Amino acid sequence: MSTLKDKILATATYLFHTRGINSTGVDTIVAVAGTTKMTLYKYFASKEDLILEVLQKSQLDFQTWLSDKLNSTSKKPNDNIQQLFDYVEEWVSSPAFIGVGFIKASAEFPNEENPIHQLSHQQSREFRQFISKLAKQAGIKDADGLALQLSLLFEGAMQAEQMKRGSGAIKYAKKAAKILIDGASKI
Amino acid sequence: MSTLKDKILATATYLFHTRGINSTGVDTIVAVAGTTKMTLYKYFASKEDLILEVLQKSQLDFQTWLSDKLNSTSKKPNDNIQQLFDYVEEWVSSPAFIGVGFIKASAEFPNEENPIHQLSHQQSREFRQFISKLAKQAGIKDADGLALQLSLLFEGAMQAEQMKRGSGAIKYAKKAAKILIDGASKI
DNA sequence: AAATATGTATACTAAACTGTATATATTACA
DNA sequence: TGTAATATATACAGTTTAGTATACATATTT
Repeated sequence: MSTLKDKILATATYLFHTRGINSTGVDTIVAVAGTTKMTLYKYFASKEDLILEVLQKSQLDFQTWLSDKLNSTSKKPNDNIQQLFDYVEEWVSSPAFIGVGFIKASAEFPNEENPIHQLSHQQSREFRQFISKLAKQAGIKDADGLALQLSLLFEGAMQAEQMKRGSGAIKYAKKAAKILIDGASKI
Repeated sequence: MSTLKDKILATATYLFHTRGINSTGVDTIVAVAGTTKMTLYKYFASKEDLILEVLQKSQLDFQTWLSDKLNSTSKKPNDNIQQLFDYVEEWVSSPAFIGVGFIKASAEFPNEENPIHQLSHQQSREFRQFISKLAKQAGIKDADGLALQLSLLFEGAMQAEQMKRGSGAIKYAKKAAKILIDGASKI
């Protein structure tokens, strides 16, 4: 519908990642988006609301892109878990990559009662469950255990990449993932 | 010397971790520490200065504790790399654990030109080099590669633990670390 | 006892923050 | 053309922020 709401969402996403969430005021967001506060508050009830929508959209976009990638490769579904980090690398290496929302948000809102923290936590769990599903499809016995290990590698690599763009951490995460997957497959 | 400076540092460390750095004002810090702003600004030139000192002290405390632990076990130094995650688990499981400073700080200050971000990045590099040293002592050929992988596991596990206390992520990181170390030892 | 260092109390400035009120302009549709 | 929805412009309220100025109290040391 309104392209203005999307513009605000995209601008907020970018600014939150490059300057931090708490360090980005709504005045800055509307100025960069080329609109006014009145319009922003017509689409979002509060700044917290805007943050929550930014997080939701970011994760949905990534998950959709990733699922499409995995489904498009028409090979046996067993390979999906092996290809996971290949696609993560592709995503991280693209110029559009600016970080993982739920990792940053959980750091800025550490209080476990905070809605933003809770959404971040939920997204982190959902991504782990997604990996677990891939592991189960590949016939891995301890799918949940492997998924947790791989999610640690993922979050660690994202953390490293956010600290320094082009760190190359994802390449080592990929190698480590292969070793862990092969190890879990032999049980 | 001054116990007041230490009190301010300890209070700021706690509040930064539990409420976030940007969300914690100097007024709150001095109120909780039981002193006044005039005193805080006698010991720290600015809030940024205070943040930098908090980060430095936190990392120094951890590294000192970890080195002492590793040195106290008088076995062959080859075992140190194997024991690393045992001690990390011990550290994370202690009630005093509130998170890893440089992980949180780098998320709150994403700009690579920011002094706080730069210090965080440096501390992350130093810890990775510390792991690499342990790997070299154990005679591992690709010590730097293994160190990077283990640091990803470490940061991922800390991230998970910060998101939810008692997540148990460190146990899976430990298992994954063992697999990766064994794999790297056979080359 | 006098001088010095250290901490407290409190008020202040100047800026930034979220969110709102009000009036005006623009666009779409009937 | 007239009506309704949407966006803008601008000013404002009320709070919080980092940092400073000033005056006073306390304690240690010479």
